[in-house]
Amino acid sequence: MTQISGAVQPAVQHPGTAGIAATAGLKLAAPRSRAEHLAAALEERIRTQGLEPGALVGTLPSLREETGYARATVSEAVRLLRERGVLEIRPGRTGGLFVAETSPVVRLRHTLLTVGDQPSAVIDAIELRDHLEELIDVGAARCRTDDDVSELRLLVGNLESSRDWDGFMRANWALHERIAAICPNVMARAVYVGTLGHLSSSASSRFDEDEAAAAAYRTDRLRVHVELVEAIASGDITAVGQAVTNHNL
Amino acid sequence: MTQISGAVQPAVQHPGTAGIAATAGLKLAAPRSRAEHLAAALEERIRTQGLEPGALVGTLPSLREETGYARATVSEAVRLLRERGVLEIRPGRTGGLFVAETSPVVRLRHTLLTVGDQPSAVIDAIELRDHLEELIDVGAARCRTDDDVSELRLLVGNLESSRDWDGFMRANWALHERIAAICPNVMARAVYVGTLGHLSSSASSRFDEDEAAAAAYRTDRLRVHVELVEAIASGDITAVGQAVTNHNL
DNA sequence: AAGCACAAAAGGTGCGAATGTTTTAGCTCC
DNA sequence: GGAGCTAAAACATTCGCACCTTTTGTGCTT
Repeated sequence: MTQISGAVQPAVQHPGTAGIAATAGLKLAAPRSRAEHLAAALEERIRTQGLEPGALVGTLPSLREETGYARATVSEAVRLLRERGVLEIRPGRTGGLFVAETSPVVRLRHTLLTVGDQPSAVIDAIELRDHLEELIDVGAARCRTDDDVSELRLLVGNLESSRDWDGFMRANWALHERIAAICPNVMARAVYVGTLGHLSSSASSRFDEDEAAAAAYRTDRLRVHVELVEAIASGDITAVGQAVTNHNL
Repeated sequence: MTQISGAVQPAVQHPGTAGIAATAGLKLAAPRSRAEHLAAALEERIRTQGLEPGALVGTLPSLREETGYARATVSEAVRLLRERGVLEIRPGRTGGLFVAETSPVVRLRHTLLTVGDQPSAVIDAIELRDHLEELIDVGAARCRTDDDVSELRLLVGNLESSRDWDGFMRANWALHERIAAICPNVMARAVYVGTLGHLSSSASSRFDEDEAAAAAYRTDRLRVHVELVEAIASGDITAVGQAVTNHNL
């Protein structure tokens, strides 16, 4: 059995975080808290022992005895791992901590944990969004209902009647979000919506002074979106592709 | 000021979850725990009052007084919101809870929380992956170094020399992951890698009996990947596009 | 032997207290 | 008047305890 913690003595450790770094025998770079430390240790145990999904990792009492940590601390570590999709918890007499089935969503979420909040992420998000536009819009064109089309035309109307720049961008956002809601691909939809809303900041200050240029830009954007919505309404995949190309210019 | 909880009486509520649903005056559908309830209420307060990033939402003591909840409970709610990227917490005398700057990664992570582990997610993930292939490979073609190309050719060699189906898929996976590592778009890379590894399960049982068909399939896949890697090596964007199209057939 | 009721075991939530860390306002001392 | 120190206010973590829900094994009853 892997030794999880250096706490040979049953954790007469003082509260607070000062004592953590001094705890001996840490293999990984020291996480900040005992709970994170324990979570990392459990994750490594699962990896190194190659436990299959569904295998029993332990129970709260067993981990509590093994580490000497308080119940709340162990529980916190387990909560972290459950949130990350690593563990599956079952209550009841035969319950305990089990290795979870990894779904693509969970994998994606976990991968995103490794992507820090780098500044380039905004630009990258916009590029990603533009690239997903086709997948989303084609999916929408395939699955749209008459009700969907009516609502899309309404939202295009909002786009046309919006007064200021902010209102225009909000209407634009609402339209694209509504289109995405039609697309049946939940993964693509989640990524797309998640990266929406960051296109507004990119072009907001380009037309600070030039009213005429701003109006021309808006007219053009409106035309592009009308074309896009009508292409989706028609269900013509080729037309959608063309409209997306025009949209992303 | 928005009333956050129905706890007019200072929470002489019993522990456990039974009493929660009975608490009066909930606007939203009842979240499971007090902490989640409070988190939802705070999120709604931020939305409805249109608080700007950087605005002060409150402090732990102020929320504690407002809700009557114990310190640990309020702290748990704040922890949830911080994890979701909604709040930014600053310690110190002038500290407190502030509305956070929302980065695209954080938004995406939060959006994915709403995507349950639906079975269709696997198929959706594969479709999403295929669609991202072009973005990833074009990015790789733009940024590749000579070292990258050498390693890619090595990995193609592994693909060729792999013996069984499992080994072939693993080599395939390693190759695509290495290509993705070249692409400079961190967001696209995270999504792509996160959805990788779920293509193997789709076609594994198609050639259970027919050895010749399996061999033909592998020869074809190998040819496609050689074409892809050479297109990336050449830096010819058009050739990459063609190779991706062939790859996704 | 079948069915049912109860108890045991496991996880979940909440509370209060204690202690540690971070940050800064405000005061003191040159 | 400026530099440095101090105390206060805020968040962070941990602990021990109490009570609750869920699940299931077990034994009793019929």
